[in-house]
Amino acid sequence: MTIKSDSVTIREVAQKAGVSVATVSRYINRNTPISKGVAERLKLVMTELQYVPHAAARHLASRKTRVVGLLLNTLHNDFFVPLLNGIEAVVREREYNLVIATYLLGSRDAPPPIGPHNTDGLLIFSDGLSDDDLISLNARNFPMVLLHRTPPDSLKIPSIIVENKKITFELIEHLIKVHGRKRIILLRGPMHQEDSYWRETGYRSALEANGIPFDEKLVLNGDFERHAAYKVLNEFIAAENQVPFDAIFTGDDDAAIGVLTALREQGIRVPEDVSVVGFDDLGFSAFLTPPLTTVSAPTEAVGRIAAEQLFSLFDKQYPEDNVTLLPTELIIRRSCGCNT
Amino acid sequence: MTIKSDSVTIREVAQKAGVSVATVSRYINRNTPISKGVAERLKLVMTELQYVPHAAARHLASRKTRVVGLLLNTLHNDFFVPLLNGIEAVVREREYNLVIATYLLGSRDAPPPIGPHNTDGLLIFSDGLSDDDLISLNARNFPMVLLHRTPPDSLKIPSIIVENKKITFELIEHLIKVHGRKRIILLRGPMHQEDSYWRETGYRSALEANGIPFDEKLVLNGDFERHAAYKVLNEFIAAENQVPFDAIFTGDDDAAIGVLTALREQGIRVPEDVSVVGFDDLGFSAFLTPPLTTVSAPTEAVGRIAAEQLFSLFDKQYPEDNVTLLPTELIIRRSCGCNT
DNA sequence: CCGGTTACTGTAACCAGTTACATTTGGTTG
DNA sequence: CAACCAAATGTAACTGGTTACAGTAACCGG
Repeated sequence: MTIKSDSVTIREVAQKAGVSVATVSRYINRNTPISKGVAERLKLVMTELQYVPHAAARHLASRKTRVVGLLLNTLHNDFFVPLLNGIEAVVREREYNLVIATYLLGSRDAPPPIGPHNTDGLLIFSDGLSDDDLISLNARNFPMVLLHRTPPDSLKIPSIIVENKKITFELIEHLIKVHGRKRIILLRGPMHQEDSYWRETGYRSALEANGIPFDEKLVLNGDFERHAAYKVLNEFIAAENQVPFDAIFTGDDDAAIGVLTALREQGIRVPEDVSVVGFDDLGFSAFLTPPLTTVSAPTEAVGRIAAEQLFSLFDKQYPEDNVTLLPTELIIRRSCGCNT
Repeated sequence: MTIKSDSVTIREVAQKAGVSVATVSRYINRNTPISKGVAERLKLVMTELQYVPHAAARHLASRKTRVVGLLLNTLHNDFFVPLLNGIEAVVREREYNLVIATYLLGSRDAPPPIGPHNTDGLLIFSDGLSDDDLISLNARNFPMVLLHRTPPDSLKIPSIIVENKKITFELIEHLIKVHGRKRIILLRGPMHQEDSYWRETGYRSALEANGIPFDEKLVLNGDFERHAAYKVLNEFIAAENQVPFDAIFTGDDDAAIGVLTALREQGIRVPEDVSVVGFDDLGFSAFLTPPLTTVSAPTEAVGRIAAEQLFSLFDKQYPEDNVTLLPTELIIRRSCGCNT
């Protein structure tokens, strides 16, 4: 067994091994040389007593929590599986713990559930923290890394993002040039989310480059989430007396599921009647009906690199580049109309 | 701003407000009446100083961490999204924090990353903890709830499971009776995993009930995971000179993705040549190519109920039923051969 | 007007570690 | 062999809260 009995303290270990608590502490933390004999004795005593250091006491005394926090808006999206995997692998390797919290802008009465008081650093995938929050945390040298978000001007917070605009441009242009689509719905992601913003920008510039006027009516809020996408598309279709679109950029692959559901229920064929394209290339996307044309994003790498950069900050090593931009790639499958 | 400045302690708050630290503590914890004037003054001072209690100090003194731990083997599975959602919703509502850790049986040198030393209770979705570990923790009255796993004999650890055997029986019998399948591959889940065990049991009894001999050669290790499933099925097909099966029960829906990939690459048609059925009914399963016949499992409810029961344990309220069995339901789609 | 509550507040011990500083020991050097 | 140094270890202050216990003031019924 490896699980401590509640009451075993460092003092009991010290007494039983015939050394001082300081020596035990040093042995645990391996930060000062310990004579070999003592080390062996301690090892024995500790397993015998099933001693496990009390985390809170260590945190209090050392001023380090050995915990990294991941702040999210929501985790209603399969997108988070690869992200979490990337983060968790690094955190575990460092023998840290990972706390996950969701936090929404607007619940300003309560302080964020994670922060300097209970973590050593934060991975922030959330627009829940305002720029002011970031500035304040940054001013106190609190280590943070932003995911899918760039820091406010002048702040040197490392940031991991993926290429959105250019690839979305290509994606939309593919719909226009290859499939002759002209009435392309955009399912926008969450407000103030940067991926959402740049994808919209890419969408607009592709329309413009191809002489298609931008139509506000074709922009819906899909929220990067299957249920929201399903709902908003259904409502849109119900409000029109015919189907005034020939393609849908769903914003992300999770929303694509909602879109495909809605279209199927309406008897609208994909890709014959309507082309559908997504973003992220989640694990299932190649196997949707029809296989989804999308953009592959290195989500696991985003998680991994973000966590690694956070640990670099713990060691006071700052990354040379403030913003890490990871490449994305067009994945053509059938839902756009190709490969039929 | 809601984020504390590093150095602000309860003593500073107390001094500035002209009261003792005990009063401040009582105000924070709202466990003793405080006169109205003092309370208002404290509120003001605390926001002014941006005071946030130091978590470790509270934990140390109060012997409570306000953290629940979730122990997993891995999170390489979209299955964890609804599970996490269920758990996180409850944990947040209680204003606790959620720590996620992966832990594998076999890495016995190190103590588990989460346990009594840094959490108030554990949600265990893992065969990483041995029965001995459970017994030891239970002996110390450490609150735990098991997910998809029943407690060792005689232990009263609450446990949330889903119905596997009966529904798998129905699923396999559907393949046999409706689609005339006889050579049905079973992709087993992880060893010692209970879902895996009961699904196999249901599989075997369905074969037996229909007079089909059990063939060990048709049982592969898919590990409830798309990559493992992909690999093992490819190897199996490569090793045979023809395709000696007419159906595959993939074990779970995540593995089904790997299976569909492998079959497609081999040019084997689903469901014409081979029926494929899964388990869990994940969000994407209705939209695979072809739509996946599967079993819907209330995964989010599992997470929610488990978390709720854990909190009941904190209040020393034991659930009447040791084991909560949640119902599952057959979801017939196209991958088995129906609805074509 | 007095004893007994009730409501609120203060003092100080305590939680279980870490670490600055002091001390001991053994080895090395001139 | 004295002087010095490095390695290993001990002492005790310190981290920032909680809470048992004690104390005070206001109120209440008789």
